[in-house]
Amino acid sequence: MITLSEENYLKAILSINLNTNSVVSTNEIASNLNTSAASVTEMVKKLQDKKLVIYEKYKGVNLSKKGREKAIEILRKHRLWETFLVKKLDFSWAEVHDIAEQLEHIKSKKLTDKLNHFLNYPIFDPHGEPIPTKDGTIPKTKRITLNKMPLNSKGIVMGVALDNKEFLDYLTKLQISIGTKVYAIDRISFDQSMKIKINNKLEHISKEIAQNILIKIN
Amino acid sequence: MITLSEENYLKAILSINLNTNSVVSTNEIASNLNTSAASVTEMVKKLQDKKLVIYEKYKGVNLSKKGREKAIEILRKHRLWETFLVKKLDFSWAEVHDIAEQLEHIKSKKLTDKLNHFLNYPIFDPHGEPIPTKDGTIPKTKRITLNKMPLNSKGIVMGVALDNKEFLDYLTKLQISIGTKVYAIDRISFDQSMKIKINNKLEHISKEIAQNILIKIN
DNA sequence: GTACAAATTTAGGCTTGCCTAAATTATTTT
DNA sequence: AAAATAATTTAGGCAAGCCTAAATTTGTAC
Ligand SMILES: [Mn+2]
Ligand SMILES: [Mn+2]
Ligand SMILES: [Mn+2]
Ligand SMILES: [Mn+2]
Repeated sequence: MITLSEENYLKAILSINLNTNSVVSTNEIASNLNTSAASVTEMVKKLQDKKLVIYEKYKGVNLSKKGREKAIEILRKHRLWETFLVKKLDFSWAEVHDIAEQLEHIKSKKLTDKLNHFLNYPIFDPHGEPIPTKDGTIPKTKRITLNKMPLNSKGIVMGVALDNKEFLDYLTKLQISIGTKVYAIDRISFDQSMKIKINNKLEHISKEIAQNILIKIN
Repeated sequence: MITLSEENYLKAILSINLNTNSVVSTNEIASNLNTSAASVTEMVKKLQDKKLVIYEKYKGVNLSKKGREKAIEILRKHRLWETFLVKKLDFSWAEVHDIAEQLEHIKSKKLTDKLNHFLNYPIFDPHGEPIPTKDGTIPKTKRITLNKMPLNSKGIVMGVALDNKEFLDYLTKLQISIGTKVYAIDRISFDQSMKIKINNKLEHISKEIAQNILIKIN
C-alpha cells in the first residue's frame, strides 16, 4: 500500500527530475513540498525500503522503475482530471489545479481508463502539458519559452510552464490562451522584459511571465 | 478543518441515525466503521469539541446542526459521484460504491455544484437512493421492502437498501434492476423466503435478499 | 590543505488515529 | 435487589508524518 503522502513525494521527485534531468536533492524536494529537509530525509528512507526510490545518503534521490511508474500514473490522473474539469464541467484553466491535486489520488485503474475514454483520449491537458499514456510514456513536446523567441518572429502559445492561479488569471486578462498567436517585437536588455503583439495589441510582459509561456515557432 | 476520518465518522452517524431514528451508540458506530469502540469514544469526544455532535457519556451520540449539514454534504457528494460513474463513465451499479467512498471527500463546493449541473440535477442515485439537495434536505421516498409485499400484488423496484457488490451482482444476474416489475407470488412461512415473478420468470429469493429490495406498490 | 559555509542527517518531540486490556457504568436475569 | 452480562470508557502504547535544534558531511574559498 502506498500512502497519499508517499504519492506526493514521488510526484515531487518526478517533477523536479523532469526539470533538472539529474539526481534530486533533499532540499529541492523540501521546497517543492513546502516541508522541512528533515522530513524529506525520513520519507526518502521509507520510500527506499519500499523500493520506490534509489537513495544514497548525502548524494540525492532518484526514482526506481517502480517509483517512476507510480509517479507517472499520478501525473496522468492529475492531467486527465484537469481536462475533465475544464472540458466537461466548464471550469477555467486557472481553477482546476487544486481540485486535481485531490482527484489525482483516487485509486482505481478502471476509473482512469474510463475517464480517458470519456474525454476521447486527450493528448494535452488544459495548460498544454502532455498527458502520460497508459503505458507510462510522457509524450515529448518541443517548445521554447517565450523569452527565448527570436525578435521579429512569430509563434503560437502551446502551453504554460506554471500552474498557478494568479499567473493564469493574468494571462487570461491579457487574452493569452492556448493557440494564441504571438509576435516577438522587442526585448529590453535591462530586465529581459519583452514587448509582444497579441490579437493586434501591443503588450509588455516581464521576464518572469515570458519564461512561463511555452511557444511553438514555425 | 475537518479531517477525512472525521468525515467518515459523521457519515456513519448519519447513516445509522437515518435507519434507527434514535440516538446512536458507540458500538453501532464501531461496527459500521469496522473499528474499536474505544476509538469511537475518542473520536466522538473530538467531534464534540468541534461542535459537530452532541454526546453524553454512556448515553450515545447525535449530530449537531453543523454536523448533520456536513454529513449530508458528504452523502450528497457520494451519490452524485455514483451517478456520474454510472451515467457518464458507464460503470455498473455494483462497481461504484468503493470509488465514491473516495470521491465523496473531494473538497470543492463549486465542483459539487458543477457536477450536479452536468448530471442534469439527478434526484436518485444508481441504487435508487435520494440525492440530498444543495440546501441539505433528503427527499423523502415511500417504499416498502419486497419481503413486506402483500401476496398476489404487483410492484416496481425503486431501489436497494444495500450497496454491496455481491448483492448487486446477484440482482443483476436475476435481471432485477431499477424499474423492474415484480409480482409477489408466495411467502414460505418457514424461512420467510419468497417466490416472485420477474420478466415472466419465476424466482425464489431468500428473506435477506427480499429485505434489501425497495418496492413501490401501486 | 585548512577553514568556513551550506546541505543533509540525526535526535528528540508532537499530533492524529488506531489498538488491546482493564476499569467502570448500564442493563438484564433471576 | 443482587448478580451476571453487556456496553462503554479509560489507560497505556504504537505507527505515520510532521517539526526544530543539534550534529555531521560535503563543497568552496583561501
Ligand atoms: Mn495542475
Ligand atoms: Mn495542468
Ligand atoms: Mn454507495
Ligand atoms: Mn448509492
